[in-house]
Amino acid sequence: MAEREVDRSISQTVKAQLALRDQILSGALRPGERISELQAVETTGASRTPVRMALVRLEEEGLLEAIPSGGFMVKAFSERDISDSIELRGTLEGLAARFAAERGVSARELEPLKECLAAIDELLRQVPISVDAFSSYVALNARFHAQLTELSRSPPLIRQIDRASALPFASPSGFVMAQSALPEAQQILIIAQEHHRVVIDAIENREGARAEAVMREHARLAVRNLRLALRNRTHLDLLPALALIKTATD
Amino acid sequence: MAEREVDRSISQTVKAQLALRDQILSGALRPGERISELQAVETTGASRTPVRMALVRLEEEGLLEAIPSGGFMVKAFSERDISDSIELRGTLEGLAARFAAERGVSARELEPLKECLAAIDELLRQVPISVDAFSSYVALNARFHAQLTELSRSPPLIRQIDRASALPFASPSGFVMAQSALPEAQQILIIAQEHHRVVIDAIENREGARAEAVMREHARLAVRNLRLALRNRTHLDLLPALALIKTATD
DNA sequence: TTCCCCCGTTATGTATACAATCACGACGAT
DNA sequence: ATCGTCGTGATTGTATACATAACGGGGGAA
Repeated sequence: MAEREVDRSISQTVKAQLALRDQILSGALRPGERISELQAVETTGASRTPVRMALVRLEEEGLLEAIPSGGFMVKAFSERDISDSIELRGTLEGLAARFAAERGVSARELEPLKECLAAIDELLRQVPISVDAFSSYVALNARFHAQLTELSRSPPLIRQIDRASALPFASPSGFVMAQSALPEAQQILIIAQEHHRVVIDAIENREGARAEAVMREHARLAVRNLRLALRNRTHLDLLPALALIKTATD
Repeated sequence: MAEREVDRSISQTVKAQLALRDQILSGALRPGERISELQAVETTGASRTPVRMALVRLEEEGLLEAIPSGGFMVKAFSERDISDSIELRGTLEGLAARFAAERGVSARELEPLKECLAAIDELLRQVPISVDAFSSYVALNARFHAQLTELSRSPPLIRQIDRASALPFASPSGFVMAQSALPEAQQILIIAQEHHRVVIDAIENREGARAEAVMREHARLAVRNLRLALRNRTHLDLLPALALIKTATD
């Protein structure tokens, strides 16, 4: 094993973690499948120690599950798990929005949020929206949510929201992609954008309850849309995170 | 190093994790202090590999923080962090209560909750409550909250609540101990018990909104009490988790 | 005296060797 | 023929050796 290629630009642990996460989310590793350390060593190029650290981190992240007799397997999720995760995230974001409103934020802090808002408005002007525009939307939407979370100025809450989003299907990109598969996509995105607008307004006017309520409604919309999208399974291959849903036939 | 004492009854990784957590929560390791792997190896009796795995787990758990240049340090929390964590937990438990109410639970599932309730009632009959009774209360209260969480039947939510409780000051034992230091302790516990009673009633009658509201109020009560307790710092040594609060003078 | 650079020490990151446990399969007995 | 048991192989858990990067101290020069 003399000619092991060692990439010294980043830590081996991080490299292994990213590589394994990719394999899981891309579906190369199926839900319920046991992950062999040796195999992971070969595919990631790191040695066993960093691979093990990466496995532990991915377990804490919620993508893997420890097997009692030893080792790890890819976690499998039900549709209910997914919709619960979205609602959970919405609840936490609602709390973040309330904190932001109650504690007050300066106009300067709201600036980046408003920029996101305007950029999304621009995208939504296209009818029908293109696939490329969807990618931009996904990125902008994620930025909006991340910045909103930051406004709470509460490190424990921010941390928790990050973890809730680690379940990838609960992330904005997850359900937005699902939405993109629907004919009603355009209408849905417009409603979501309205939510974004309202939450900013509520924070500006220090209306904590209203800010919280709209974020929860935002999540409920996403849940409804996910259900709809799961019903017309036609375009679900757009959603890589769905590799994690356990299928009945497997 | 021939005579290393190896305890084969439990995994070395778990042993190291428990030992380190103890050291952190007991204050043997101060907030902000860097944790030396070698030192941890000596105090825990495990070798470096399991110690490192334990450190990674404790980082994900939120007790440690990675240092950019390498290694880990004990995380330090502000009082605001603590009260936010309590409110965060209350919000999640509110969601759990709502799920339980909306999805319906059988009378049989509510049985253990009611047993807890009755046992706590019994304890509160003592006036004033003894120190021993407080320990029992802490345990019973923790059981009540854990069982309530389970009723949601939502694995992602249960997982998230567990993680929110991992911040130990957010755990019931944390603030209950803080409450115990106050003269108003008895009155506070009686109010908290009333909340417990109401949430069960709301779940039984499938009133999701009411179940959620009472759990959030429950958390707000805890936050108020924590603030009160922090003001009269006299008995705060009862609260080991407060070892994690960063002090101004350090 | 003070600042900077170089070197040594120390601690972390990584790789691998060793040990113990678990799973699977074959063989034998009932 | 089927069930139980023993053995072998593979895989994980643990320990340690090696490499590399950070920190601190000491010495020299301005």
